[in-house]
Amino acid sequence: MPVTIRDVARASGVHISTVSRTFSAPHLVNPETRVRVLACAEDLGYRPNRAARALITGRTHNIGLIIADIANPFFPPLIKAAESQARHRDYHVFVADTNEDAAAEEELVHALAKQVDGVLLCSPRMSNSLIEQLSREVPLVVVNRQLAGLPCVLMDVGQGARTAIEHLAGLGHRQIALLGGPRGSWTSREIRRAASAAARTAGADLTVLGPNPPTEHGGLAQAEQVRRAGVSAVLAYNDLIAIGLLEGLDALGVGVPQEVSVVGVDDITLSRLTRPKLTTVATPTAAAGRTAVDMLLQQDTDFPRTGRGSGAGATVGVRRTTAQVMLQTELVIRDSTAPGPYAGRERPGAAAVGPGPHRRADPGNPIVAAGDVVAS
Amino acid sequence: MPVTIRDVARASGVHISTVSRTFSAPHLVNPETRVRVLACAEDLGYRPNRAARALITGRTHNIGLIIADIANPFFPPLIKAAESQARHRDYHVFVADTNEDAAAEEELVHALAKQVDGVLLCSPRMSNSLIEQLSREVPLVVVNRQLAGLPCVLMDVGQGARTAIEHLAGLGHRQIALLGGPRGSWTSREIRRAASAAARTAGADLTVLGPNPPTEHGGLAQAEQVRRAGVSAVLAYNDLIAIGLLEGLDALGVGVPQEVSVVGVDDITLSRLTRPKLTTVATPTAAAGRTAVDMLLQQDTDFPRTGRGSGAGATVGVRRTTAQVMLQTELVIRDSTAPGPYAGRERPGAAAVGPGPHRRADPGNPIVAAGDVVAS
DNA sequence: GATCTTTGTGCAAACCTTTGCAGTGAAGTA
DNA sequence: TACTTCACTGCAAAGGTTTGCACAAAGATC
Repeated sequence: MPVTIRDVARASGVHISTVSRTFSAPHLVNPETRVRVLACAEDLGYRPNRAARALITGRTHNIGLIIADIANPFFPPLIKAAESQARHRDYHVFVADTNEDAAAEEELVHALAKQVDGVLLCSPRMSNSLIEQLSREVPLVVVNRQLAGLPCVLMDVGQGARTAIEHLAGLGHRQIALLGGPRGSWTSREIRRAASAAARTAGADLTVLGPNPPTEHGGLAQAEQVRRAGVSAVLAYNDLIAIGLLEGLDALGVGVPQEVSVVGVDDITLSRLTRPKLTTVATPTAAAGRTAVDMLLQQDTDFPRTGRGSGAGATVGVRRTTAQVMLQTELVIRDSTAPGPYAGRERPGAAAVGPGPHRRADPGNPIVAAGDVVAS
Repeated sequence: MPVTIRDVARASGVHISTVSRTFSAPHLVNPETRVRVLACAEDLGYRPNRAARALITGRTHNIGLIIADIANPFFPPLIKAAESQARHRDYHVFVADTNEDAAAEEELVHALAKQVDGVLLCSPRMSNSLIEQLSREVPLVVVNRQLAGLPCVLMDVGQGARTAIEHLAGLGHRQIALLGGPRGSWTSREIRRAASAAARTAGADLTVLGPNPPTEHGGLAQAEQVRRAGVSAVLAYNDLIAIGLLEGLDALGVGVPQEVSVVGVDDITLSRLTRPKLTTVATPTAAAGRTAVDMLLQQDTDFPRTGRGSGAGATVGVRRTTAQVMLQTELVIRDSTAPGPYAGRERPGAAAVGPGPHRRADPGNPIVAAGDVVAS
């Protein structure tokens, strides 16, 4: 029942190889023949069988997208952008959800390896060494994690955290809490590192609470701790935690931003819809998805997996692109931050407050991703 | 470099067919041989090549999931559940986003057809006839759309809308607006139909505003209209519209729920996080994803696409399952609804208000999906 | 002890496509 | 005219797996 290259060949009176070439190398076939073949193919509703093609070429034209938690609102924009970008390049995308489980990640990479030309690993929880090992099995691009020797797409949350802390310090907050993210998260470590440094510089104290699951519950559960810590401002690992905290503080009768200022990270859609609207560090998730796909596909054309026709002069050994891309973040100031106890007073060693390059008042729009790529 | 069945055969001293059987029909091979082969396979890190397998069996063990908009928070839980269910059954999932575009839907079904064993069409915007036509090309299960002769997974939004209207009428609202959804949406028609009927029964007036895009902007843009319509309550096509409306009304200085009550549909996570928390009709999206995958796979085992070994007595013609499943919805009452102008007064022909079977006060948890399947 | 089952394994074709090589005829060159 | 070049097309092998059939050895039946 399914129509194959053979049917088209018969219908148009040529050999199957000519039909094949009509699709995979049109310049090799006589224009007249080509139009005839194409007409027949159209007529019969022929679509090339990608499995058969994959079998011989070694390239599936599929990529895998491994996500910690699809339901986490941080990821859908990334998935959407990646899928769209892949499709533009005639690739299809397998999406798999690991439920934040490292073992599932490994299993999925294995399962997908034979079926895809490459895998995007988003916010992986695996160990570095395991990731490196897996990268020998299938081309990998890692998002939100830095690994030497592997192509990575990173968002500069360090810069974001620094800007956020400066923002808070500038508002007169000196006791600040950081609600950390899950164990094993590169982003979390990065935020912590940058926030500590920035706090030190600004002459503020930073209390770290966590690790926390990257969900509203994570933030909700810490509300009590935050109150007890006696801080006037909080930076959260992500918006979900921040929003959970908003909830929790509200339940405790703690006013935001009057008594406590809260800053999130990610700028998920939701953060514009809470009351108060959340001040947050916007991460360019869509751009990350696009960039990651581009890097994966680029790598694939640079160093194709050996099909039958891979040239004799091909480089042996593990040659591969290891470009790392760092995407800029931006602080989006909304309504969850306000002047703190030391507002107006001189701070030890701190410069005057002013809108820095990465600080922006909320224009009410998603951030524009164009031009925010910085190769490192 | 990639290890094949042939390598395993050589290593374990058997013919490749025996290795093949070890994986695809273990009962046909001697237990001793089997363990030896499995050991070798494990050693060498053998993974069957699914493309090759697909080529001969005709089954890819992949399914396609076509989604109107991945970034719409209604869908991620569905995607997640579908992917998880599929994986349990050893299937992988292609996810594709159509941007609410009917033409893209069609193109995607075609593109995926040869590569999957079936496609889940979620909230399609295509015409019924086109869907039917496509279903002859590849097994289809449709979510959120009713088509005679095709397997469908539906959520009983009609029931939900009715309950919502009764809830509002019971609170003393007689002037109610309905913010409709996008053109071509089965759900939207269903809600409208049921809401109209319920309003009539309850002696309330229903003003329909729309169609609207299913986003917050859709709701935001209608805030002015809602105020002008002079209604005291609004039922929105979905939570995003409802939340946009909340925003818009707030900006206009209209108090929710004091002046206007608002009810949404879907119970997306977000709806628990707005201020006021949104009263909404919870739809079992995760259950829908699971069920749809089950139906697709069931259909596939019942009427397999002809591989080589499909029996001689196979039924010819378009035999297929056409079961339609209707999943229950529930009204979750939160803080965006309050007594209206006619509260306490007798309503024409209305029964006393009481918690009906599908009405529930918010326990603060995601709804439990078990047991809510009702075959029709 | 001869025949019939049963169990386990090997053989080879088939799935659909790509691609190196060879062959054809026509056009261009000497 | 004889030779080379060129554009196009056909041939057949290859890719990794499944599976109907044949075959062998062991066990069961009489």
